Amino acid sequence: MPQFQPVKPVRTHESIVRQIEEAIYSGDVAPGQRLPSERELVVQFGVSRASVREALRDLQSSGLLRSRPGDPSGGAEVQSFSSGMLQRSFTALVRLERLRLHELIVFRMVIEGSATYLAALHRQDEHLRRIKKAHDLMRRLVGGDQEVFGQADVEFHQVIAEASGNQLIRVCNEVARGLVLGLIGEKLARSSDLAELQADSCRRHGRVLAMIKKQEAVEAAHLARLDLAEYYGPYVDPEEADELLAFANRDLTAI
Amino acid sequence: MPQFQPVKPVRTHESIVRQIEEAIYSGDVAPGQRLPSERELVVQFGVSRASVREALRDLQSSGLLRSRPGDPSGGAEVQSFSSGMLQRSFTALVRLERLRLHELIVFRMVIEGSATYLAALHRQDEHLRRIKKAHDLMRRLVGGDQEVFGQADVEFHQVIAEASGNQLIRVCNEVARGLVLGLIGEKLARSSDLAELQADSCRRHGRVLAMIKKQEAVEAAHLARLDLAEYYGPYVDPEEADELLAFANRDLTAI
DNA sequence: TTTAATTTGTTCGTATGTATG
DNA sequence: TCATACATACGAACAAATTAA
Repeated sequence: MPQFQPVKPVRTHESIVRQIEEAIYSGDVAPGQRLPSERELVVQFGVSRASVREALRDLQSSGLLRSRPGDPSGGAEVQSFSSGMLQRSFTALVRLERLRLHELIVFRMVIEGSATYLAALHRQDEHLRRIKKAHDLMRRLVGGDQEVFGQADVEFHQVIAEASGNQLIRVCNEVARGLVLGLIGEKLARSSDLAELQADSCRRHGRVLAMIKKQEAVEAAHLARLDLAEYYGPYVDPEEADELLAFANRDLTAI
Repeated sequence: MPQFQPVKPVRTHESIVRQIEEAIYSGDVAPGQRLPSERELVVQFGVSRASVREALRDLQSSGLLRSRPGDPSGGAEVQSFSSGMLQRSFTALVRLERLRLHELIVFRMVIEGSATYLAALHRQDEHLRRIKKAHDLMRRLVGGDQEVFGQADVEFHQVIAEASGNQLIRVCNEVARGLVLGLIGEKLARSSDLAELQADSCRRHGRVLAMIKKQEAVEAAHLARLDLAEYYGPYVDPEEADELLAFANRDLTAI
C-alpha cells in the first residue's frame, strides 16, 4: 500500500499568498519593485478580486507588501524588511501572556550584552566614531527634553547593535527596547530627577564606550548589562532589581 | 496657533483590526473564546462583509485569530500565543536579507547560552527530571532514525528553555532553532556518520545537564554554546567555525 | 442516516475616492 | 480640467463545510 499523506483543503487566498511570498523570497521581485495591479492579478491567478485582496491584506499584515490607492505606477510595492512585524509579534506575546517588566529587562540585558560583546570585537573606526558622536550629543542634552535626549540614547544603542555585525541581534535589540519603553516610557519621562537620571545614563554609557574602544569585550558586555539593570531597576520590585544586578554581574561573580 | 498633528487616512479594515486587537489584549475576549460571526460583525461595525473579512484576514495573518467554515457555534476563535507568527517574521528577515548560517548560529548561541545560564539558576526538580528523561531517551535512540532522535533533542533544549523562566528567551530559542534547522536540516539528516554525530551530541548534552544539576550556571552556558559551535561547525566555513568556537569560549578566555 | 441550520469561502457587479499626467 | 489607472468599499448571491437535531 502506498503511504498517503494527510491533506488539508487549501484556500484560494492561501495559495496566492504562497506564490507571491515565493516570488519575493526567490528574488523574483525585489524590495522597491511593484506587483501587477489587483485587476491584473485577478486575471493571472484566475480568481475573484476579493480573493486577491484578502491575499494582499495577509501579505501587508506581515509587512511584505504595502499598497495605496491611486498609484498609477503599478500595484502593491514589495517592502524591505522592517522590525515592525517582529515588534507586533512580540507585543502579542507580551500582552497575551501578561509578561512582567522584569522579564522584558532580562531579555533586553541578554541581547544588549551580547550585542556589546560582539561590537567590542568587531567594531570598525566608523562605528566607534558614531558611538562617540551619539555619546557626545547625549552629554550636551543632559537637562533638556527627555524626548530629544532619548533619541540620542537610542542612536547610541543602535550603533552598538549595528557594530555587532549580527542583524538578528540588532533587530531583537530594537524590538526589546521598544517593548520596555512601551511599558514604562511615560513613567520614565515624568521622573522628578530627570536631569540626574540622564547624567547617570551618560556616565554609564561612557564606561561602555571606553571598553568597546579598548576592545575589552567581556567587560563591555558586563557594563552594558549593568547599565540596564541600574537604569530600569527602580521600576521593578526591589528583589527583582537585585536579581537584575546579579544577572548583570554574572561573569564577574563566577571568577 | 494650535499644533496640528499629521493625519493619515484610516482604512475601514484598519479600525476594525484595532478594535478587535484591543478587545483581545484587554482581556475582553480571551483565547479560546469566539468572536461573533462575520455577518454579525457586519451589523456591529456597520460595514460591508468584505471589509470585515479583510480585517479578520489581517488578524489571522498575525496569528491572533483562526476561523474555519461551517462552525455554527460562533465566529473566529481567539488564539493563544504561538511562536508561528514570530517564526514567520524572522524567516522574512533571514530570506530578505540573505542571512548566512554563521549569523543564525551565533544568535542561537546567544539565546541558548542565556537560557542555559538562567535554567541552571532557576531549575526546579521537575525541570531536572524532564531534562534527564529527554537525555536518556536521546541515548537510547543513538543509531536510529534522525527524525525521532531529533524530537528527543528538541525536547531536551525545550525543557531547558522553559526552566529559564523567561518566555521571551524560550520563544526566541524555539524560533532560532527552527531557522537553523530550516537551513541545514536535510543536510544534517543525510550525514554519513549520523550515529557518531548523535553520540557526540549526547555526550555534550550530558555535560550541560551535569552543570545545570550542579547549578554551575556560567560553565553550563559555556558548554551549551560549545555544543552548538561543535555541532554546527562543519556546516560553515572553517574560519567561521573557529569564530564560533571562540565565541563559545568567551567567558573562559577572558579569565 | 438524513436533514436543516449556520458559518465561512468565493464570486460578480457596481460605485467611489485618490493620485498622476 | 480632464482622462486614466489605481485601491477602496459595498451588496447580493451561491458554494462548501461543519454541527446538531
